[in-house]
Amino acid sequence: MLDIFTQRALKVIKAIPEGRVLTYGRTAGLAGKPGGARQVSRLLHSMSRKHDLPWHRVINSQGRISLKPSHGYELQKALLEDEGVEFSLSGRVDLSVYLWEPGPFWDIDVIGESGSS
DNA sequence: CCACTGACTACTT
DNA sequence: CAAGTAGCCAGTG
Repeated sequence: MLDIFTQRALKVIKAIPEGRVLTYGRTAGLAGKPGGARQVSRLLHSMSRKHDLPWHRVINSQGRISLKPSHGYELQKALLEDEGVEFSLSGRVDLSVYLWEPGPFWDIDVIGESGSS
């Protein structure tokens, strides 16, 4: 049984469309925990593999990739560019263009747990 | 329980 | 825009 925060975060991350990105903080907020950006990063670390998450679509509030060069940075950048996301010369993404925001009809419905006993 | 660490953020220089 | 500082939350030893 996962925490509500985790479930919602996973759902939000999975819902990010191609060619769009979300910041850690925004994701945490949508999941119900403003300021829980670090927890989101932790989730990507531990759940991305298992839950097949589009972890590369999550970047920091500066529109930058938080990973260190030759340590994931290159991969994430490549994956995003492959989806049509453009990077500035300073290696940043224009959040005013690529930041994804769930519409007002986006319902953070975590009912997926109804089958637990 | 305390101390340390981290794929974070916001503010100030 | 880069660098330093403080606040933040949760996992780990």
